[in-house]
Amino acid sequence: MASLLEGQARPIRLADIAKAAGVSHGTASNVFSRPEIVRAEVRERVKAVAEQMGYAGPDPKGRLLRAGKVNAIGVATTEPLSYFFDDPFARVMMAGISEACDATGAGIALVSAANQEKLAWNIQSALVDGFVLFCIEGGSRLVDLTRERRLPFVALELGFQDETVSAIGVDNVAGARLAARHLAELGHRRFAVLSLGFADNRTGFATPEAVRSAVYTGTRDRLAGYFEELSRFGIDTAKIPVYETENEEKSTRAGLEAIFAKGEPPTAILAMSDRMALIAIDWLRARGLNVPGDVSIVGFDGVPDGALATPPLTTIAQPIIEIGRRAARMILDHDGAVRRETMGVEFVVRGSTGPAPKA
Amino acid sequence: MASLLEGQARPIRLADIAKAAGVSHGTASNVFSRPEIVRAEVRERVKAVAEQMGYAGPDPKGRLLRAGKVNAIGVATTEPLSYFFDDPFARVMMAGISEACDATGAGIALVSAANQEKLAWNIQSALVDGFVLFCIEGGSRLVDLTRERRLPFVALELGFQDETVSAIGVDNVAGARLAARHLAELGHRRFAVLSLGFADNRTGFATPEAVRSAVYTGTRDRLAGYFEELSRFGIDTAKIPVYETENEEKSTRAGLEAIFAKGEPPTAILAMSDRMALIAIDWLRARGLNVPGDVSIVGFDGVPDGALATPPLTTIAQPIIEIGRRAARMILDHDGAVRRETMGVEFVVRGSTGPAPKA
DNA sequence: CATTTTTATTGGATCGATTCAAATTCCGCT
DNA sequence: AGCGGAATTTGAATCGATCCAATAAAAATG
Repeated sequence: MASLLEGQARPIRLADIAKAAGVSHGTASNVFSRPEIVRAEVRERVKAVAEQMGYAGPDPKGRLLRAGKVNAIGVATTEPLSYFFDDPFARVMMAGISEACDATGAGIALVSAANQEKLAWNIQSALVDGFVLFCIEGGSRLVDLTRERRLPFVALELGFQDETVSAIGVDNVAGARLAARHLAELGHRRFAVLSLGFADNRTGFATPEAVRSAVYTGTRDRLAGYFEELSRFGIDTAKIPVYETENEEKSTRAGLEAIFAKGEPPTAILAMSDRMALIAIDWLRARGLNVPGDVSIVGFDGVPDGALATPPLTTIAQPIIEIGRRAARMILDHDGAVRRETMGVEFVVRGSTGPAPKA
Repeated sequence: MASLLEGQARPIRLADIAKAAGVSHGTASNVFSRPEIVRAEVRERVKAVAEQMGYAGPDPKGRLLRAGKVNAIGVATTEPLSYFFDDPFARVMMAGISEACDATGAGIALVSAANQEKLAWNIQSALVDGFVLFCIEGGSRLVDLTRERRLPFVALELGFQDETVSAIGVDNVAGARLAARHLAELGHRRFAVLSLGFADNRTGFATPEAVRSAVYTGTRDRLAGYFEELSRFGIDTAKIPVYETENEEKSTRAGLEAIFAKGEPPTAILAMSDRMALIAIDWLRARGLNVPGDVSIVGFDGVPDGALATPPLTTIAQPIIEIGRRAARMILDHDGAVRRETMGVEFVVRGSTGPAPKA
């Protein structure tokens, strides 16, 4: 038999063992994928040959092409890959996605890329059945890129209006109002807002025009929620400084500097993310200001870190895990329909908010 | 032309647009993969046809089979998928892996499965060029399963002897000695050890025989390191209780109960993981015992949470990030060789250790 | 204008499996 | 022995691309 001509550089294919065992490809294939339909004797012979030739089992690359389905979902973002393991929000979301995938035995492929071209390529070439998109930043670009793949996808935290895209989000207006009302009821009258972007690549105080022409409607809605509620308490929202950050350390600190450099410092800060809120707590304490004694802060998101901070963060909690689960399931049992889900938020009062100072 | 018979359920293939554009499939392929070698005029025509027919671009499934390389590495464990996002150790490791993958543009596929058969299937069918194995538990099974794929793989935290497997680990003996010496020098004489498993699925006090016949040599080495050093201080190591846990909440607490139920309680605990050490701190404080006043604790691993605990954890820090990076690179630029790397550890003194109580 | 070079295009072979209709073998029964 | 139906096995077709040797067309050279 032609089985001892070793030194073969190429790995063994199913066809090789079929030949060696003297059966057709079809039968050989069945031995591995539906062993029950092949006669025991033949089955054992083929398996023995496979074993002896060092066959690694049917190559998934080949199987994939025929089967069409990868049985994995891609999770994509414009941030570097480590974002999935570093960022608290992403981590909780991933836990939800993991749960849904575990339940059906699907895999997870992480897709990301610092630079633009690589991102495009990575999305084009990802071996997945669909995508979950983290649209924290540059969301529209990510959506455009993904749409080209013509695979099902869901956008998360998608801050912009596009009814043709499946998305899961939260009720931003309602959440924001809850936060604002809480602070107003505590007697606060001087506010500042740490805002997410209204459009890409911008930081600094947001002008009314910038707000009006917002690309990211999520940001716009949160601000609208804050303002609506504060107006009801007779507060002049036109005077409230709104600082757009990139939701990271540097620009958030810059925002705080700018806000507190102004005439009358705020006694309450509305932060559109827990990340910014946590940075703010840190910044304020370093400045000798007491939280919540001098300044109260409400975050947005409900990441677990918030509960561990000192003081623990009052926040508008999204059902992050549940969003992750649903997103994954939407891809896993995709039916071709465009779905838009809006989840409720929960108001969590902890230690970072208190009555307005007397002064 | 045959372009308006809509209602086509099947997605468009490259061959379809080649036909529609009146070129060979070879040329059509070039338009997408090496546009520079096809005449501008033809290129534009084909692209236009593709656009107009709604072609999603070359399907990676097809490309993959031809190319042979997936350009992704699989990261596998026997824990559920969420482990990668929950566990502090795993997260730091993943950050290292991410870094290396980002640098070369490779993707990451997460592979896991609660139950045994699914794990086997998931490993067999993962579309990857190689694996990084988290051998926290059931490591030998994971290695066996992966070996069948005949793809390159590296075992991490592999606690067992098998020189035929590429692995990256740390100098367990040296690390353990550092921890033990530190405590002995602080005057401690009564010790207890919170141990990782010596074999699968076992908890409870470890017998000398269990230690001698250890499957996991990592565990054995750490214990050996502890004992060697303590012996040098004239401590009778035979009397030290060694409790095997599953490195999680329940069995660790059970271990502590058992240890403190014995006659003379220890004044120092050597934990083989930060996870157990952190749980121990929590358990002790809940019991009204002061750390390090009444009991000192040294962990092992050096996860970031340790620094944030109260008191901050004294520990033997592994270069986790670096291990992750190296593991990924080992797969990414694999040369067929079996590599075994042993990394050094760093002793980090923080607040969970202090002088032995006077009593 | 004939000849060599260069540049584009073609179409068959290949990657490694699975599927399915058709052909064959096996069995029990009269 | 002959027959029908069930159990197996076969081998061609398919999945969707890329590669490459051969060919054709265009451009450069003598």
